Amino acid sequence: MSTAEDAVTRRRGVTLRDVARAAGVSVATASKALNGRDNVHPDTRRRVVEASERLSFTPNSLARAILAGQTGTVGLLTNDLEGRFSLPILMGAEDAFGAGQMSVLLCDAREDAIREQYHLKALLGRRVDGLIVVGSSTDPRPSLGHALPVPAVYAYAPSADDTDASVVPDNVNAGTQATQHLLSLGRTRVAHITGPSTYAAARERATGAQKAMLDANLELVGPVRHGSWTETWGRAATNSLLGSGAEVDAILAGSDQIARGVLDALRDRGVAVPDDVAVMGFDNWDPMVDGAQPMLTSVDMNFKTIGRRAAQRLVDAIAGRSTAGVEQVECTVVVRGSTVKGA
Amino acid sequence: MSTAEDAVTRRRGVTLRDVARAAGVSVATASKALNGRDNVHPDTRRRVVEASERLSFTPNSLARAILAGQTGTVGLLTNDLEGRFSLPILMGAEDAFGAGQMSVLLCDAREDAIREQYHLKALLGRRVDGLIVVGSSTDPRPSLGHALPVPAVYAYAPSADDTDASVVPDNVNAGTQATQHLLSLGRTRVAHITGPSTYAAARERATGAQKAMLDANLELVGPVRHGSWTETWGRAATNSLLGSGAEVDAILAGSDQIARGVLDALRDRGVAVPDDVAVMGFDNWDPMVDGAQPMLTSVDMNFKTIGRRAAQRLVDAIAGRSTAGVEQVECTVVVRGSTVKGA
DNA sequence: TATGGTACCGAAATCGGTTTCGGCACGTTT
DNA sequence: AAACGTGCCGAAACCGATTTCGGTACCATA
Repeated sequence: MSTAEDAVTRRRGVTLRDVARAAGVSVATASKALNGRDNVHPDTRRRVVEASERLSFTPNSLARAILAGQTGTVGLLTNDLEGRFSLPILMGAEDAFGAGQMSVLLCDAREDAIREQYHLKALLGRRVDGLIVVGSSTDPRPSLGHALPVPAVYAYAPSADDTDASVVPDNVNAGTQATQHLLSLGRTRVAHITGPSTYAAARERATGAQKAMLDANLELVGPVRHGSWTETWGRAATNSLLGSGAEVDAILAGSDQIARGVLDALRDRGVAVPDDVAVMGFDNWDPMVDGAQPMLTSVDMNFKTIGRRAAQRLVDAIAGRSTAGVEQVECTVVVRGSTVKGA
Repeated sequence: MSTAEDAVTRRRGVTLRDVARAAGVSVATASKALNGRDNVHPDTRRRVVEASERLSFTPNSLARAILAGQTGTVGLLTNDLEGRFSLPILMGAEDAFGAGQMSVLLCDAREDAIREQYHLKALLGRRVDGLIVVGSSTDPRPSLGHALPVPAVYAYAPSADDTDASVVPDNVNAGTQATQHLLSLGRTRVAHITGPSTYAAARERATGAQKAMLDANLELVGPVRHGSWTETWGRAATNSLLGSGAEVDAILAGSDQIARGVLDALRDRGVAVPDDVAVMGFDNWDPMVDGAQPMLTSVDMNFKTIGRRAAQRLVDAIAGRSTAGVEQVECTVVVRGSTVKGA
């Protein structure tokens, strides 16, 4: 008895050995009893379970993992924890894994290849069963290679190697869907103000928008206006657009922040939204869309779904059902007052 | 030779045994060679290191951990991954730990006590060396108790048990500092529009503001206006404030979002900022403050520092240097155009 | 040549579990 | 009464690393 109680004070926590001793059985039997194995007498099992609870025994997963060769942990290697894209993806993944028994080891490489290698090494040393790599933009990123001892899934930023598994938002289609929403409202003179052309997301959404216009035998008003992902740029671009005398009845902004700037500039110029000009953005970022006046129609890129899908594919890959290739997650247009009055 | 190469295909990765065999030494010697222990001949060491690199050996930290009784991992138990407070804290912690060798196991309990217990159990099973518990608001939260086998530090939301270790923002002082900034600009008629009175953060900042006014032999204009943490509330409250005929030369908003609403309403009413009325918020949330027109003066609560401090205290506690009690992290006033013209 | 000292190496124990396999005890069949 | 089957339990091997401790080889000294 006393030995069992001593275990607590003995720093090193309660072990199976302590439980076995307290129950008067061998460690082998204790193990079988607690794991529901066969060939254990009900009475014996009860004694063991009771002892385990009395000592509040927590099995050491490390010991189990070292035997099984599986740790039940995955590494999540992000490059942009700060940005607001990593987080929902992280949540989706944590969500999908949490339902099972997977735990998530988090690392932030902060866009630094050295740090990434360092963290990768640490994660592999901890024998993670798999890896999710989250990029900071939708531009392809270098592959970690195929020499990894565990499967990897790339989220948001696809791997440059398309035999890797990647899960990304479908930005082209997002651009198309957004534009089609505007067209469905009878708008025909659509301008597009968006982020830097160095961002794949900006280019792809623009491509999707142009495609939708072409399909309707129309064209965007003026060139696509590339700038920064900021309200300031939204304001500036809108002023320059309207100042040039262009006639528009809709402005498609490349992000919610840009859209806020657009709304701001339109209000300053006395243009009514959505009556004169409809406005919409991308990201469906709560604080931005809800605070806008009128509330902002936006395209939700479903980041959480990206995280969930990445997690699911990783779990499949760990189970031996690997799937290569890029998977695109579809977006959702969320209609609000800036395109449909009173919506 | 062939046996070493086989290890790779043998699923289970390369082990120290493989390295030892490849180098023609025993595992004991291999271990000593790789860990820089004494009594290893330089030539032998070289052979081992070379073999280790050739086989790209990654030591299994689990095996090491099971011996040492320390895993080099900490659990980060958050309740509000979605909110924008958890993230910077997380980053700060990840940052502080990453510098050492600590890895972070992330769990999101989503404000659910059952899930929290579940995750706690999982983390303890993984033998984390310590815990950081992040709350979703600054209101005290129930302690995990003192029966834990590892130290815990509470961040953002302090533990209700003040013999636990907590790191929180100093909201009272933040309210004071903000108000003093306004007073230092010669403003005397300050109104305060903030979030729900159910939030400790809202109450404490208000207390700090009132204290600063009292110290200057002044009083806030009207009662503290509690509402939601939204732009909409900021607009509504501002309109009601000015509509009541109250004369103000400064509005202290409880958050950047509320401040944006305040700015919006003021512009609609033709009130010049900062000439007629100075405006400031809390949180110093980049997309909000930079997009505002004029740019918004705000109080940075230094969440990253909170995360870093929590991590440091946890590391200390793990090393046996426990420190109980609540530690308050000071804020920083960031001055921009909404209070000082051209700043 | 015998002895002492030193440098280096390896067998074995250890950590905390899981699993295999051998064995004991008891009950049933012929 | 002997042979057999079955249910239950425990000794021991194992996973991959670390560390202790005993031993070997070699050189220097008496």
